[in-house]
Amino acid sequence: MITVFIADDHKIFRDGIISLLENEEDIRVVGEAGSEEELNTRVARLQPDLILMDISMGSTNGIDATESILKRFPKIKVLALSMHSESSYILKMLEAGASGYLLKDAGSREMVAAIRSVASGNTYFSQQVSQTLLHHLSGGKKIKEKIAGVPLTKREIEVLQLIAEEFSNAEIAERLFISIRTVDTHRRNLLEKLGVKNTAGLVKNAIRLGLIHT
Amino acid sequence: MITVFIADDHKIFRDGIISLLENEEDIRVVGEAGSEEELNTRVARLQPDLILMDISMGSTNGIDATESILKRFPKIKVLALSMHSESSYILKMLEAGASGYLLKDAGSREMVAAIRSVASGNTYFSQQVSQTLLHHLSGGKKIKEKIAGVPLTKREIEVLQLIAEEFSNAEIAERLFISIRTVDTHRRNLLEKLGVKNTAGLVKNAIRLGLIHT
DNA sequence: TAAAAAATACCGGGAAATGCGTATTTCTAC
DNA sequence: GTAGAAATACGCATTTCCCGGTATTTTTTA
Repeated sequence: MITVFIADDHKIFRDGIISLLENEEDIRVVGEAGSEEELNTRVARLQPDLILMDISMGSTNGIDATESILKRFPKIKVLALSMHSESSYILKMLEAGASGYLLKDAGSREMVAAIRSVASGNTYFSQQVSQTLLHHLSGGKKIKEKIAGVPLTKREIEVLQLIAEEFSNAEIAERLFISIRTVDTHRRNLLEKLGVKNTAGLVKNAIRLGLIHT
Repeated sequence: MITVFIADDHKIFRDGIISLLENEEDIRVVGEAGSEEELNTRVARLQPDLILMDISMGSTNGIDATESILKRFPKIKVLALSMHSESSYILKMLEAGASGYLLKDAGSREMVAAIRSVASGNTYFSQQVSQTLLHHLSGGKKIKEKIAGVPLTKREIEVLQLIAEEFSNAEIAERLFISIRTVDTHRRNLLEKLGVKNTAGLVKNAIRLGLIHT
């Protein structure tokens, strides 16, 4: 019997998952949480086999929550559940110790299969996630995010993230140990590649790409 | 028998709702859609009593989809489903013709009650949504969004939205028929009230407030 | 190994944003 | 009717961003 705990800030979603898993004889939902506070107190008490963890739990970051939980309960498995298929989200979640990453595009059958796989000690990734990972793992290739067919370079992504974190060009130059003029150039390339007019457009794309959260 | 159609881009979510509604004798899920294309073609064929409409369907805007559907099938009821409780989302959805607005915070019982209410010709709003509406409807009061305890004025919100839409101060001034200096001032006030350093911070808040979508 | 891509960096200039301050008029709520 | 909030607007200055162009070096790829 696999004991499952559901962490997601939307009660409708949790209720739906609970209802779905009621049909599975080898899976039992032992608890749920809509906030990190509930997550921490209830998981400590319930010690589930597996946590189904939404990575964007309202104001709480599922990535940090995962790291925190696994530090205290290393035997618990975490299966990430997300709408985000961008590699930055995936990698962060894996670094935090998650054993799987499931996209919300997946159907209930796939979710059940993922739960069983992860609970039995394997990893599980949605197909799209697997492809992203394979591409990343094959020889340590650079992450390249494709936007409108034009890839962003690793450095451009770094600059984009810092712009979205409200750093000025001068501050970015200092942090990356490069010239302001170089930051200028990256910034310009970003504007062109992303087809946006200014910083506002850049920030929107940074959020879309999962580089920062709102 | 109430025939229900589910529009949400996350299959796990749809599966969950379907599973939940299987327990209701007077409600039958006749279809589902993960995209606007599917929504349009299947709703035309199935003619459900009610559509449970997620207002952020990936790249599709549930608000526009609602308006479009109701223009063609005015008898169908739309119950909006959203994580967003900000008044801008609510009002837009109502203007599009939705008969109800349910937050994803709601549990399954409330969802079922909402479906029955809307299907029988009433409106239904989550409690938080009701309060927002009451406040707005009571004598045409201005919308004030509270951030960190300091409310933004109506004009500030307008300016914030246009900033996030990549307009320059000059362009905003032209659109709002005011001086650039005035835009300056609003912009300055926004920076201070929101406690952010620059445009990047403003855009993040615009997204948080639901003024724009990523 | 050669070519392509990426990273780095500069020139010059103007537009736009930020930041310090000020003020008056209009609107709203009591 | 009055006080306070909101909207409007200005002075001035500095900093930052955007944009036209250029180039070399380093790294990656085929």
